[in-house]
Amino acid sequence: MSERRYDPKTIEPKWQEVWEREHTWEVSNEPDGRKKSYVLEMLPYPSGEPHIGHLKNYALGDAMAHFHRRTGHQVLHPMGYDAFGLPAENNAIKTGVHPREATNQSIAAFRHWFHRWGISIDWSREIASHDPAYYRWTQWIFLRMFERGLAYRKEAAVNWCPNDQTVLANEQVIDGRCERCGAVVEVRQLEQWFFRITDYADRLLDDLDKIDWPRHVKIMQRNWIGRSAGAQVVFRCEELEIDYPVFTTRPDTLFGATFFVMAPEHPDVFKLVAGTEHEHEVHEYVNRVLSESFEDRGAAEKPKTGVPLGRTVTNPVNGEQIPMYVSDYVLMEYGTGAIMAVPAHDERDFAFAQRFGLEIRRVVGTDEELPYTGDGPMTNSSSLFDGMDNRRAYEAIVHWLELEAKGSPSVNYRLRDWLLSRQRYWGCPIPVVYCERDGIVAVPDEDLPVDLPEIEDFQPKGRSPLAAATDWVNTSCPRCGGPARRETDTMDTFVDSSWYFLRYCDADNDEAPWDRAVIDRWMPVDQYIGGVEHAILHLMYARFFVKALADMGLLGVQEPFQALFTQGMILGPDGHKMSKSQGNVISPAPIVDRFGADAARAYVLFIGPPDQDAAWSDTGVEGVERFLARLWRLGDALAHEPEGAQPRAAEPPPAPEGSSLFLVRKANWAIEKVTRDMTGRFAFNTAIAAIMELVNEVYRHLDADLDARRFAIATAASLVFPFAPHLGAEVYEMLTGERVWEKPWPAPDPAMLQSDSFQLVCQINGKVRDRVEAPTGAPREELERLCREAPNVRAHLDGHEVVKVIVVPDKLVNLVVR
RNA sequence: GCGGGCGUGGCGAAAUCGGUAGACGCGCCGGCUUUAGGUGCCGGUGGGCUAACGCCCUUGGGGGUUCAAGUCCCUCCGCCCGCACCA
Repeated sequence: MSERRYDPKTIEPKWQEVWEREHTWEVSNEPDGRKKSYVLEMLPYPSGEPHIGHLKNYALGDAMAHFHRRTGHQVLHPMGYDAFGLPAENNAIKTGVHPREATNQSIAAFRHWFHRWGISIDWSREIASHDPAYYRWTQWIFLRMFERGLAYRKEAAVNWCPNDQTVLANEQVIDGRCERCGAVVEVRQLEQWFFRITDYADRLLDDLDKIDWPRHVKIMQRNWIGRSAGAQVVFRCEELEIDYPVFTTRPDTLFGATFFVMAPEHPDVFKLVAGTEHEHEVHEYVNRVLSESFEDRGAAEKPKTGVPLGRTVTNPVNGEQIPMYVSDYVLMEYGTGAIMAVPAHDERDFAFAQRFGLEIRRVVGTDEELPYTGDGPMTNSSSLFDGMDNRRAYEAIVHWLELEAKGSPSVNYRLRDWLLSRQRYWGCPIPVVYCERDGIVAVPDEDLPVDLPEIEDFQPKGRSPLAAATDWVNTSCPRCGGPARRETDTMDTFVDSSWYFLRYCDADNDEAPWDRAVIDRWMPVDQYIGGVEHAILHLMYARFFVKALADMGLLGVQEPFQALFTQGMILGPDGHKMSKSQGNVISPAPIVDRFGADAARAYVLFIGPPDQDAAWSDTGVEGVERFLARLWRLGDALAHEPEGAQPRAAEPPPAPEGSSLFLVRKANWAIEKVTRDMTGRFAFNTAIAAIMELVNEVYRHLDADLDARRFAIATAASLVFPFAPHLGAEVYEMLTGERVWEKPWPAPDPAMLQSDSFQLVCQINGKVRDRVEAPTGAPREELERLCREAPNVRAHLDGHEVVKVIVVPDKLVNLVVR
C-alpha cells in the first residue's frame, strides 16, 4: 500500500454503511429517561437535485442533532418531502413527464444525497406529502376544519395568476406579482375555499412573545397580521336612509372629517350614485379601476383619483353633511370598505382634498405643517374637547359614541383569511362533493383518501385539470346517495407543510394522523431551522394549524416551533445570489465528490455566521479540507506509533508538564469554547476555528507526551464530529477503538482551564505600554507593582505623576498619569 | 415613507459582560522538504515612521460619555432586507 493519506472516499461510505446497517439514528417513541429533543430542518421541495442551500440547511440541523444526542437527549431528527406543487406540474406541461414520476425521481436523488452527506436522519419516519398515506390525513384535517367552520367557501375578489391559471393566497402575491412565476396578478371575483386564520389573529400575535424566534421574523409576522385598534363610527346617508360604519384609528380627529370615501368595489356605490349627475362618470371610473392590475392600483405615490357620488353623509359628532366620493385609494378588503376622510391629519386624505379642492380643517395641534399626524391639543372640535390632549379626547369621544350608539371600540387586522384552493392538478384533493340536494357535503372519514386521479392533460384552462377526469368527478352524495360532483380544486401546498412535523412523530399510524400521547411527547419542535423566506407564509400557517388542532383537543401545544433559526444564503463566488442565468451556481455534487461530504459540510458552517449570507469560495473549502486532512494525519500517525498502536481510551496524562501540559490545557480550552459556541448561539464558525487552533497546536508541540497528543487529537475528533461526522468517527476510532457518537459530549476539566500565570496588560492612560507575566489570582497591589516595574511603563512614567490606578484582576492595570 | 439589520485588513471574518482590535480561514511573501511542479511542514503578513528599542494612526464620517469605546449615547453617510394608499 502506498503512503497513507486522508481519503474521504473510503472513510465516508464506511461510516454511512455502519449507520444504515445499524439504524443508528432511529429513535423510539418510548421515553427512555432522557430528555426529548426535536430538531427539524424545513422539509425540502423535491425538484431536481439538492442545491448548496440544502447542504447548509441540513449540515446546520445535523450539527444541532448530534450535539443534542451527545449532551444526553433523545433526539427526533426526521426527513420528508414537500412533494406537491406547481413546478412539477409546469414541468409536466412542458415535457409530458407525469409530476409523480418527476417528483419521485427527485426524491430518490435527495435521499441519495442525504445519505452521502451523512446526515443523521431517522429514516423510519420518512414521509412525502403526495403519498396517499400522508394526504389522507391532510384531507382528514381539512374536514375537521370544515366541521368547525374554519374551512369555508365564499365568493370574493381574489388574486388570479394568468400564467399559472390559478388563484393565489394573499401571501403569495409579491409587489402585485405571482410569487412563483412573476406574472402580474389580476383581480377576479371567484368562489373559493378559505381557512379562517383571521379568527386566530390575536393569538398568533400574542403568542409570539412565548417563542424563541429571531426578532425580525417576529416583527414580520406582527406587521403581516397588522393589528390596529380604533373605533367603528357610523355615518348616515339621510337621503337613502343607510348607515355606513367606518373604521378609524383616530376617533380624536372626527371633527376634522370633511368628506367620505368609498371603495370602488363597495356594493352600494351604484345604488348611491343612481339618479345623480355623476352616475355615468362613476360607472366609468369603477369599471376602469376594477380592470386595473393589482400593481397599477397599489402605488402609494400615484396621484389620487376619484369621482363625487352626489350624496352626503352626516358626521355623527357634529351633524355636518359631508360629501361622498368613490376612490381607489380605499380598499374594500380592509375595514368596511368606506372611510371618513380627515385631510388635516392623514396624508392620503390630504392629497385627495388638495386634488379636489376640499376643506382641510385642523383639529389637532397648533401651527404644525399639515397634514399633521402627531399628537397635540384638540382644536376646532367642540367646547367639550378643545384644549384637551388628543389622546385623552380619543377615549372621551369613543365613550361618547358608545353612549349615543353611534360607534364602538373596534380592532382591525391586515391579515386576510387564507385562500387555500388552487385550480391545479398536482395537489391534495379537497375532500368534498357538491350534491344538487344537499349542497356541499364532506367526504366521510372512512372514504379517505380521496385519491388524486390519473389524467393526461395537465394544461390549465382556467379551471382545475381535474374537471376533465369525469369518471372521478361524477360520484354519489355520501348523504343522500344522489348524483354529486367532486370538488376539482386542490389544496395550496402550504396546507401539506402546515402539519408535517406532527406526522413525523407517529408516521406509521394508519388509524389516525397521530396518537395524542406520542405527539405530546415530542412536540413542540425544539429547534427549527430554515430559510427566512418562509418567515410569513409557512411559519404563520403552521402556527395557525397547531392552534386550531389544539383547540380540537388533538394536541397539547399552542406553538409548533419553540425555537427558530433562520439561515443565511450561500451566494455565488461573485457575491450574488446563485442563478442559472448568472452562471454562478455551485452545485454540491461535484464539491462532495472532490473534497468529501465532511469538508463540504464543515466549510458551509465555517464560512461565516450561519444566519448571514456568505459567498462561496473554492479556496475556502480547500482550506477546510486541509484542516480535516491535518487532523486525520495526526490521528493516523498516533495510531501507528509503536507505543500507541493499540487503541485505548484517550485519557490525559496524570501530571503533564511543558508541551504536554500546554496541549492538555488547549484541548480543555477547545472543549469549553466549542460547547459554549454551540449552546444558545449557533457560532459554528468560531467553534470550528477553535478546533483548528487545537490541531495547529498539536503540530507545534510534537514533543509532547504521547498521551497528551492522543488526548488532544481524540478531543479534536470528538468535537469535530457534529460538523464532519465521518472524519470524527474515523479518527476517534483509530485512537480509541470506540464510537464517538456513543460517547457523551466531553466536559472540560476546570483545573485545566486556568493557567498559573497570565499576560498582564500594562496601560498608561488607556494605551497599552507593556505586557508582563503575572501570577493568576495575584492581589491588586501586586499587579500594580508589576505594572509600574514593567520596563516600557517605567520609561513612560518618567516625570509623570500617577493620579489614578485601575486594576482589572487577571487582566490589566491602567495607570492614569498627569 | 415606516419598520428591522449591517458597515472592522487584500477577502470571509473574530472580539460573548465597556478592558490587549484583527482569533481562525483564504490570499500573498519567505524558508525547509522535493529532480521539478504540486503536496506537506515552519515562519511572516492592517497602515505610516524608525538602523533598532519603539512611536503614531486605524473598526463608514463627525461629536460625546469614560481611567478605558469596534462595543454605550447623539448626529450624518452608505448598503441590505421586510412592509408599503391597511384609514
